[in-house]
Amino acid sequence: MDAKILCLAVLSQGDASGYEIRKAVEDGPFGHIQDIGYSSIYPALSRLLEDGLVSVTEYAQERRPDKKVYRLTPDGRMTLLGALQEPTMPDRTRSDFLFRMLFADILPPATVEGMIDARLSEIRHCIARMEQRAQSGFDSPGEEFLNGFAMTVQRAMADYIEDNRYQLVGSALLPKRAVAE
Amino acid sequence: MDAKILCLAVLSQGDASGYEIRKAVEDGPFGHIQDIGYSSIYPALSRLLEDGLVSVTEYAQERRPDKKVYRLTPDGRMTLLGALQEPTMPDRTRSDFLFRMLFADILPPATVEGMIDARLSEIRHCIARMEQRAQSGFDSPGEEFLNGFAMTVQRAMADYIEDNRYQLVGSALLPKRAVAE
DNA sequence: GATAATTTATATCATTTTTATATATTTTTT
DNA sequence: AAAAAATATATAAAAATGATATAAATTATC
Repeated sequence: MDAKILCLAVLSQGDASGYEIRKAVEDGPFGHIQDIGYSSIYPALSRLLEDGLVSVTEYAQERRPDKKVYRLTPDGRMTLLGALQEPTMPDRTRSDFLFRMLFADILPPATVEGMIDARLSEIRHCIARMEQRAQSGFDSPGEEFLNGFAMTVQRAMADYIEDNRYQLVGSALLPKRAVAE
Repeated sequence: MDAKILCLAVLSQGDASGYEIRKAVEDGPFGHIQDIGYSSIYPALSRLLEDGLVSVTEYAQERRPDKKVYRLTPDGRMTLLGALQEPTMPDRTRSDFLFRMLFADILPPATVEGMIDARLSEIRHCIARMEQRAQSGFDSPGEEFLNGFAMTVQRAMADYIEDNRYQLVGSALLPKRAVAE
């Protein structure tokens, strides 16, 4: 259900092929808050086509699979608009990193250190991308809001990790409970 | 694969039934970063049992389904420890709320307002729960780290939304482009 | 005190999503 | 010149999710 709406959302900003939808989600503003793979996109597009929510034009290409460019129909636009007004489900985060940090005291300190550094550089990379995007301007107020939101949150994350990592790695270096010696 | 590791993780903190695993994830520290439903838990437990990573004791209960309490085996504990040291996948957020905010300029202002208020109260509720937990102390340094992390991040979110909501609702109240009149 | 709602407890089914794989050419990087 | 990445669609198998079924005890509300 979600993959279909996400496809409609991307198509609302312009015609695209399945491949281009993927790219748009990955490195466009949707990327921060949604994920999608080809194996969700292609079935979703087939279904949307069946339901008359998108139309398709095939461009024959030499020695490549035909490029199928999809376009939102009026019905599709209405469906999207309707879906956007349905009540939202609570946000959720899935973090392998934090999951592991919960067990920091039973993991090798070097492993914990490595994970923290990896996560920090991931966050910094992400922030850099958003700063760049901020300079090229936004297509909508929502995009600007989202970019600012993500930057703020990511910075808060990085700061917290930097300020509190000693709690974790310190805990791994020392025995959990004082042992009489 | 993930549901199994999550079950092992919960069981590493004490024996539990499927039902109790669900509860532990939902309102324990895992809740911030993982989700799991019964339809993932029960198959996962069956599989873990097959693989010898957990053992089970059935407690017959009058007029209720037997309660099956699962316990980590030494093999299970090693598997968990191994899984925790595997490289982490990038964190990801799925936000219905932010997705809708991307389209704030084409949604009715009242709808946008409502969504923002709903999200803010959700966040505040979440922060309150974490503050409470902070007072009752933590079982591990990881838990304390995670709780602090989540509080910091949620506060940053709430602050950003409060400070910037006018960008969205303002944009919905006024026409996107100045129209000559 | 009676009724309604929630909690306890397990489980399956249908749908959706994800991960991995297949194929094949062009463009870019090294 | 060779290797890697981008372009482009698609499917199969595995896993996760949401909905539903069942049933009684406990708690909350009127």
